Amino acid sequence: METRIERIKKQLHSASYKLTPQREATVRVLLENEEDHLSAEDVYLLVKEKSPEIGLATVYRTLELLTELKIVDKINFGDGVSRYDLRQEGAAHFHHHLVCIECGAVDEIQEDLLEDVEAIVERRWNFKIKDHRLTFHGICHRCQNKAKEEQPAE
Amino acid sequence: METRIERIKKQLHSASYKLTPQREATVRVLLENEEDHLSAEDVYLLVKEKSPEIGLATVYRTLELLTELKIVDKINFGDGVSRYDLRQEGAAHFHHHLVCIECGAVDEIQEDLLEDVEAIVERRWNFKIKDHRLTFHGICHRCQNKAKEEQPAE
DNA sequence: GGGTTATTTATAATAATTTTATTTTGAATC
DNA sequence: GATTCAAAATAAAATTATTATAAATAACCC
Repeated sequence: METRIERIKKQLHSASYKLTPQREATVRVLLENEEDHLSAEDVYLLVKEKSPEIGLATVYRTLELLTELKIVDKINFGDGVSRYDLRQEGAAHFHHHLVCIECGAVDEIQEDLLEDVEAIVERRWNFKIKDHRLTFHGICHRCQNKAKEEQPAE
Repeated sequence: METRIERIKKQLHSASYKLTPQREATVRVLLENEEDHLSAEDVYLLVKEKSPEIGLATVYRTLELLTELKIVDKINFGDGVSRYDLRQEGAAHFHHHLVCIECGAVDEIQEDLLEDVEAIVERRWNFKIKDHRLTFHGICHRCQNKAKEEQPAE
């Protein structure tokens, strides 16, 4: 945890930004909630618990900055709010998501899986891929089990 | 064109909605601009040319309805506006997009390409896939050529 | 420690979308 | 054809997410 903060501090410095207390508090919230896909508002509320004097605009600016430095990824599942996700250290590409249309849960896929598809796209469409977004919408394993329990005979 | 309108009319009817003149005008705009990825505002302005009395809220409601019936797909490339795309007739899945980070152009990929990946995800994560969103961000063939022309020696 | 500059704060502004209250429309029935 | 009733459209206001602005503050270099 501390070492990751240190590394992020270095990343900021090498782009001549500072790790201010507000930025550090924001990064800590992201680290502590790495599993979740927090909206700016979510982050704001969590940061406020520890640092009540922070402003919402600061959180937005910090998230934007972190996005620019590729420390976090900004995603959008189509519900009108942007969500922010810490990028795995050293990950070349953005990870994928499984969005459950029953319960709304968002799970992550860290594996790339797209190497072959990207090779085809680069060749056939002559498109130089820099990043990707892949989201599957469907029914998660939890909701499938729930359905089975309710109708065991099916 | 007319047959597609007829079919959409039937789809609406089978969900007990009507193809009102406003809805028809909206659908026509979508059909006439199938290549593009129009925002609600774009659609509104185009519909207004032919039916100046239509309201923006009606366009929003119609697009929402068409999305619900899977006649159009709502997408979001992360720029704050939702865009609406007619789904290919008979297409089981949503098509993919190539977004150019240089010029902003959005090209489409109609091929599925994801069969193998989806099989892996369904098996390994036990996730029942209903739909997907795949977008590549990178540099389109046009911008690559432009760059080459400007620096022929590289 | 003082000065410069980046950063934060609070507030206002903007942009996209949704809601509400009211009116219009149109099909179905009399 | 007039009447009725529900669905749909309108206009305007409200809401939500996000960004811009200007004044205040804080960090860091010398």
